[in-house]
Amino acid sequence: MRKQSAVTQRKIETPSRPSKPSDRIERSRVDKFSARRIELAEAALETLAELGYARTSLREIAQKSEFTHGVLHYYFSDKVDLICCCVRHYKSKCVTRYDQITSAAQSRDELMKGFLEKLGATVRDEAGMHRLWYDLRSQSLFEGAFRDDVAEIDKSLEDMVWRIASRFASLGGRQPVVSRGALYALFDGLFQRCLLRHLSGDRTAIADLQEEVGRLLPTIA
Amino acid sequence: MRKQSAVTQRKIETPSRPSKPSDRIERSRVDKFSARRIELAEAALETLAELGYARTSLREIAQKSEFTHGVLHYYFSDKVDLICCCVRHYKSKCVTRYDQITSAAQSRDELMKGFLEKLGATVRDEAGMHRLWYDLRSQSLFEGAFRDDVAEIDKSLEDMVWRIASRFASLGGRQPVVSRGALYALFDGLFQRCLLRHLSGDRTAIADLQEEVGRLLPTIA
DNA sequence: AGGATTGCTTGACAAATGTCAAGATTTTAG
DNA sequence: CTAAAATCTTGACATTTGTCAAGCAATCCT
Repeated sequence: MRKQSAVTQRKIETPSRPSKPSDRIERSRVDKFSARRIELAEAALETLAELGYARTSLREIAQKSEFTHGVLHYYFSDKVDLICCCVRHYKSKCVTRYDQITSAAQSRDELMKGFLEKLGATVRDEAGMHRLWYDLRSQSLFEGAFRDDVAEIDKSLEDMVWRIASRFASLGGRQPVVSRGALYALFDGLFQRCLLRHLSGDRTAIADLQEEVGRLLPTIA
Repeated sequence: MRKQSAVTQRKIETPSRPSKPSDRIERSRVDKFSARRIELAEAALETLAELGYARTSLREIAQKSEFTHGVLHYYFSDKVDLICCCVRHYKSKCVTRYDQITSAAQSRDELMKGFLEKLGATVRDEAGMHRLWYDLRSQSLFEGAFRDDVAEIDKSLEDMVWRIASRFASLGGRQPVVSRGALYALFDGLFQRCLLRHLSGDRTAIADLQEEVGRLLPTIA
């Protein structure tokens, strides 16, 4: 009979601190385990970005990875566990996207230019991932299991937007004139709309977004 | 053998003008047909609002209606057709929500008060329908079949928000200081965030939204 | 090297799903 | 009233889905 306890428990809890002074063997095993979890989560993200939550099955995910479908239940307790892992992993790749531009820019114009460029590139090159984000956020309205992670990501994104705007403001010796929440709502709404138009084949969607943001940001920050 | 042609064709095309001077018999038959379509679409909307797009099956929908699952294929060519019908029907119930308040109000205060009240009531009483809207809008990022209808609804909502804001502005002898698109993005983003918080059990979500809007609207319009 | 642990594959299972056709039932028309 | 048309039910179908267990393969440990 297969030994279940150790593995199964690892599946359920998020791999946290090994902490015991005993050895780094356990540690490296845990690392390997969670490394593969992430690898599988990445394959899952790819599939989700392509098909959306509703149409993504475990077998499709496995096919995008180099493994077979059974392995998913070795690394994840169930589908929700997997998706949660995806959501968490997605976050880390996403919230620092504009940080370099923000901290490097030395003038309002420079920041604006870099931001708009990156913004456009994001829509163009990562439309799949972003439609997935909106999909998963909507799922969290129904599936409580996703809510905490989604709320945390939302918060991180809000912070990200705030960093950009307050940097932009401070480069002009000012402060943003709206709240963090309102600012994020505004940008998120504009971005979402642009994404929909872009995916619908609207070639001017990105330029329109850039123009709108270019007009809006100076009046706000 | 069952006669297919007439019925099947009616299924596919949206019931439009009977127009022929021949009789209103055909007309009343078409009306009856599309009336039942709407009846079924309403049952579907109820189910969708409860479970979300990903978890809603035709059999569940039928169970919420007074019919059995087979009937859905009598009135709809397939699942996508049904959902599209739902989306279209949803629209008509949704975009005039604030019109009475908007046109009745005689002062900025009155409009603001009525709007905030209705806004709160919408989140409180119709959270299910609205999470469905966000779900379906996200689906349209993947499923092209929904895109046109979703875009149209989005436009209608933008108009709705614009009507409110420009009325509010004109009651103060002004004009809104942001574009229609930005205004809608802002409100949509705030609403969406509020909805998520509200459904997560956050008791202050609605009040916070009302406060934020109460602060924001006068600076914009 | 050899036994044990871990990692992965294979195949199976029951449940659920979209779809459809045959027929029962109801409504309509002449 | 009766035949035909419209409406609805029932049961079936082929897939797909999440889940899991048994076993093969690779790795580790002593």
